[in-house]
Amino acid sequence: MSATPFARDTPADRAESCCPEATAGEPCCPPALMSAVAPVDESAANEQLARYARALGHPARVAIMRLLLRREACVCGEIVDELPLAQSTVSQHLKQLKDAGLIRGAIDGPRVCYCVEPAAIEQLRALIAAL
Amino acid sequence: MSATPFARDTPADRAESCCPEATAGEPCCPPALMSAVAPVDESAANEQLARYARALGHPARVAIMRLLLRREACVCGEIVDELPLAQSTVSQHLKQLKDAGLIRGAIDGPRVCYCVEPAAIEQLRALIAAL
DNA sequence: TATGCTCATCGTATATCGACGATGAACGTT
DNA sequence: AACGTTCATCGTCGATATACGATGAGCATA
Repeated sequence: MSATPFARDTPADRAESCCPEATAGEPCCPPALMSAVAPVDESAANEQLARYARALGHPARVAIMRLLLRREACVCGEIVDELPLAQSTVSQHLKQLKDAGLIRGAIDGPRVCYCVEPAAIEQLRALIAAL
Repeated sequence: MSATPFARDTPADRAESCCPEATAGEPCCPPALMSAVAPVDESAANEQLARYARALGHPARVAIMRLLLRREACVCGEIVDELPLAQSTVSQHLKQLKDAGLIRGAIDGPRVCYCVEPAAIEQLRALIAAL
């Protein structure tokens, strides 16, 4: 019970304006505060790559990543509209992507905007390339 | 019962000499007979990428892929020796990699030599790059 | 304050994964 | 023919994934 139930997100990560359709040329999310540290030994690299790969191991999550990377969708509701899945299911997929560090969520009023974590994508590409 | 139980592999894919340590500069496996067709629409691409990613979604399978790509191991027994897992477990991981199309197995007498499917790796890199 | 919208979590059911030991098929050798 | 080696599959167990509806928290607005 230490974890507060029904908390929509950690109260720290908030954003006053996230992904307004008008500013569709600039990055939606702030510069990313140091994430996706490069693994040192091979075992750590294996686990990191496996973590990313596992997060991408479902077509719906790949589709979500595509939507976010193209910035065709950002708010959770938009993603739900694009996928033939229930809202709760999409929310769980988003949680898995977030847990893997591939995306980040920012609360914007009643909505939640999701953005890709550019450093994570970069690291994923590097891990695949270095295979 | 249509599927024959206890068949070690399809009797078609055999190799008279696979990965002898002497020829450690040439490719172990034949030219690969047309595999990893590029997906046409995005949905197919999502499923293909998810299939590859799911196969890489476990550290042991990433480690196996590394061993095979570096050609530090090829025969199943060698892979088992390199990993802290039981032989049956490694065999299942190999099966998953094979089902995903990332590797290929060639029977060499009592042993089985596994090799990466270069086209699949190429396609995986392309799918990740095109994300 | 009261209402509606948005989204995370709960609870549930089914399916798959991950691990192991045990078993047996295929092959080479004795 | 008999034996030993190598490896895939079976059977099992606990853990995790996937999907959904239901519920409620957080926020904006009426």
